[in-house]
Amino acid sequence: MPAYNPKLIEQKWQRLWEKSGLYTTDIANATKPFYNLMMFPYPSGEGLHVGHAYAFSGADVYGRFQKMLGNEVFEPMGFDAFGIHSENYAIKVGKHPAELIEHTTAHYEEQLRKLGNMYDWSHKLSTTDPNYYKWTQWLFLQLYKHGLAERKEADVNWCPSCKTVLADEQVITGRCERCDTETTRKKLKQWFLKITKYQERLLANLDHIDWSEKVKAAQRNWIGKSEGATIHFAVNMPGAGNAEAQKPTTISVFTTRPDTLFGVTYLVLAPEHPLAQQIAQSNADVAAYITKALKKTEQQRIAEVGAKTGIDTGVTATHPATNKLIPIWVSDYVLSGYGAGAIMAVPAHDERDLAFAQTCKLPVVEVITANDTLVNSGQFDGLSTREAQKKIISWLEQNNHGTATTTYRLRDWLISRQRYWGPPIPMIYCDSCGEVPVPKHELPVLLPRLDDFQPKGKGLSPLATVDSFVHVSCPKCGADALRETDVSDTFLDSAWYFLRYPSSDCVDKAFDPKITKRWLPVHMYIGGAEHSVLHLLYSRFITMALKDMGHITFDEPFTTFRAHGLLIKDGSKMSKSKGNVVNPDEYIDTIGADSFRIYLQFLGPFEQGGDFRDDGVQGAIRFLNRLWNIVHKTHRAAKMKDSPDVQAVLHRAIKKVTEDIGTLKYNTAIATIMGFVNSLDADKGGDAILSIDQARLTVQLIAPFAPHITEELWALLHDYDGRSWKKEQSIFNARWPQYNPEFIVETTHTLVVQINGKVRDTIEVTTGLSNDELQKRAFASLKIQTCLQGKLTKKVIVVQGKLVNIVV
RNA sequence: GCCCGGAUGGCGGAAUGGUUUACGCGCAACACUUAAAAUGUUGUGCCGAAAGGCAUGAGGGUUCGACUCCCUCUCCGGGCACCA
Repeated sequence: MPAYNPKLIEQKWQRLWEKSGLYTTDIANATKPFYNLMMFPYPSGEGLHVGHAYAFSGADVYGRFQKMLGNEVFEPMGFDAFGIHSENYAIKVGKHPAELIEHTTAHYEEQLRKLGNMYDWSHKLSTTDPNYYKWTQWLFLQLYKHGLAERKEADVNWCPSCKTVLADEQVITGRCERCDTETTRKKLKQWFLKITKYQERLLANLDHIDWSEKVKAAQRNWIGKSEGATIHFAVNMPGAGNAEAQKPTTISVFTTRPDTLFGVTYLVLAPEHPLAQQIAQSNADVAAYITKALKKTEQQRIAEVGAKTGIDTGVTATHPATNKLIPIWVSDYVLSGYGAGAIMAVPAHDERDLAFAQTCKLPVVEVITANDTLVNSGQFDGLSTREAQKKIISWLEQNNHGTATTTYRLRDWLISRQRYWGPPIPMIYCDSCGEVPVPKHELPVLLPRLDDFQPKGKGLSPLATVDSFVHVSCPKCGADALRETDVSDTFLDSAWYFLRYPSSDCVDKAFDPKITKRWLPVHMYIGGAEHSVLHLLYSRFITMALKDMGHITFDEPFTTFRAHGLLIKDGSKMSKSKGNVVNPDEYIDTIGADSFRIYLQFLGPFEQGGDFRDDGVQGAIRFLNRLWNIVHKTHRAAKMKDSPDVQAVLHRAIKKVTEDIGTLKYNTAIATIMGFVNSLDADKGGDAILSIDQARLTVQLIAPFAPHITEELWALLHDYDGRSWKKEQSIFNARWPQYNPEFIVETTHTLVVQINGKVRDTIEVTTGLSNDELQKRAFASLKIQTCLQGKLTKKVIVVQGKLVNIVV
């Protein structure tokens, strides 16, 4: 028997698979298409790490399983190679990103190939390829044409280190997602994609898509729907004689608790609020406060939680229900970007309002709700909170004091980046024609090769320094015009890539309608939960927009999405900054991809992740060696008749493994096969060894996890010749094992006998005995009789096939 | 503060309300070996000499019976966060 040599076998089969085109999908004609997608990586200079290997091989297990079930599986791979991450790395190592990308993607591809995943490399794509980003630009223009892209001046997040603006989703508690630098606010004219137009649909669809629950929760959270009311308060502006001030003025506030209306003690305006600004013109103290507040960074504001500052404007408003005068304050604990930028403060029911009232020594109003019943609320006393909310809203509406209102936390997606490494936004500005889209036939707007590509700061992309790029003639009137010099966010590149893979050869369209109809939406998508509110939300938005524009017929891109877990090492998540990243290459080189894949997927449930420990890989190696030996022994013995003792265990394993792979419980699937293989080892008398057919079934069960060794053993069990091997002979083209229900019927089982719920004895009984018979057997047990001595039996519980519980 | 996960042997982890600890790692003994590695066999929750008792983060509850269901709490991981 040859010794198991993973390196040799893996090279052999990777070569034969490629030569035979086993994983090349018939995109145009597939009748049972299954699109198995995993999030494409951005190729960092450090190369693929163990986290990638874990996620990708886990996704590949699922793809191979689907293929073995008879589906035509399309499993593509590509590179998200545009973006700040790639550009920052290029700056760090002092190379041009274009050159670097060539090198890093080649390295990634090599590493990915060694893992043995069933990628169809003929559909590889890179977001940096002009043939790709031409269509990213086209997508932007489509959005523009349909009013979903808009250039507007706004207060935006600015990262001083990356020298670019960022989307809200890319700012994590006031810091840049990429470099952790504190972000600042900047007023700039930028391009936004109107994702907020889709907020209700993005939220509603979550109820019927099959996605990991935690990702759906994160998206709901991020969209942040709040139902409540807008309430108008009449303002009593001082300064008679001033024509401006004598106009009736109102402040509108948003609240989710209209039932606390009678607890309002004061109003607070955000420093940015127009009325605050207006008051500041005649009140120097207010002006000073606002100036100071607006200078604060996000971080400073967050640091001040609890120690709130503010200023009384001296102006009052009239309470719509009680007609009492209430003071108006300005404070930066009220955010301008949410709701109405002004609030009604109810210290009795809101911690923040209470903190502010205490700091600023405002009189606090008594309780409004006691035991879910309204008090001190005039005509609304005695109502429950829920009833009161409804009744107060209708009262407000009848008296023109307010309306029912729904607000969302979601903001529009800012996609302009003042950086180099991205697709130029295809717009031209002309003095007489205004914003002019680049005509489709002029796409792509090529990213010029710049030797000095470093960000310049000051809110302009490095492209602004290239005269030949900037100066163009207007496509409409021919006059001198200027190009947009910002590039688009890398998340726009990845918001539609799943549409491109099957159509990657398509030259005249972003995606071919026929192909798209056949292959999309994606059947299974696997990736990290860290993209919950970035990539995964953006992709859903773009898909909805494309549907509404008539380009596709579905509005959700991924039918099923599963978030894989994280690998933990030395107690924390693997990351570059923690210095606990493991390179998969050394493992694959020493123990082989198959052992490594088995080890990774055996660590824990795929959706939970696991603890990566070096010493654990031994188990996987031993297991595959055992399998190798048993199959070779079987092949030599060439037994054609199935061993009956093995049949029941084998078929139970088939049932369990099939269920477990389908639900991504890879760890228990592997454990089941290990248990089966161990049971064979135990009786090595020779007689009990598997038949050829049984060995084939065994090998098939492991194939999704360890593709190379199983392909080799499959060929051995069929006496295929490596030189004339054809893809039709592959184990992955063979039908997945079916269990025979007759074989797994149990003839005997263990009957557990309990007294007061505690196990006192176990008895082997034939299956199917009557309750009376089971009870009789239980009482016949010597152990039970001993335990029961002198005790009165009160009750006996019999559970068929399981136990007898005697209550005394 | 809010929202999602978790908490089970020395460790990673298994368990349709019914034998807690599958499978793996580690460890121990034995076999093979001149020896080691590798491999194989057996054992391995804790206390106890044994009979037996006690164990699934803590405390209650439902139940003949709870890791599993309900309530209260603690701790750990992740996400959101002055969002009114």
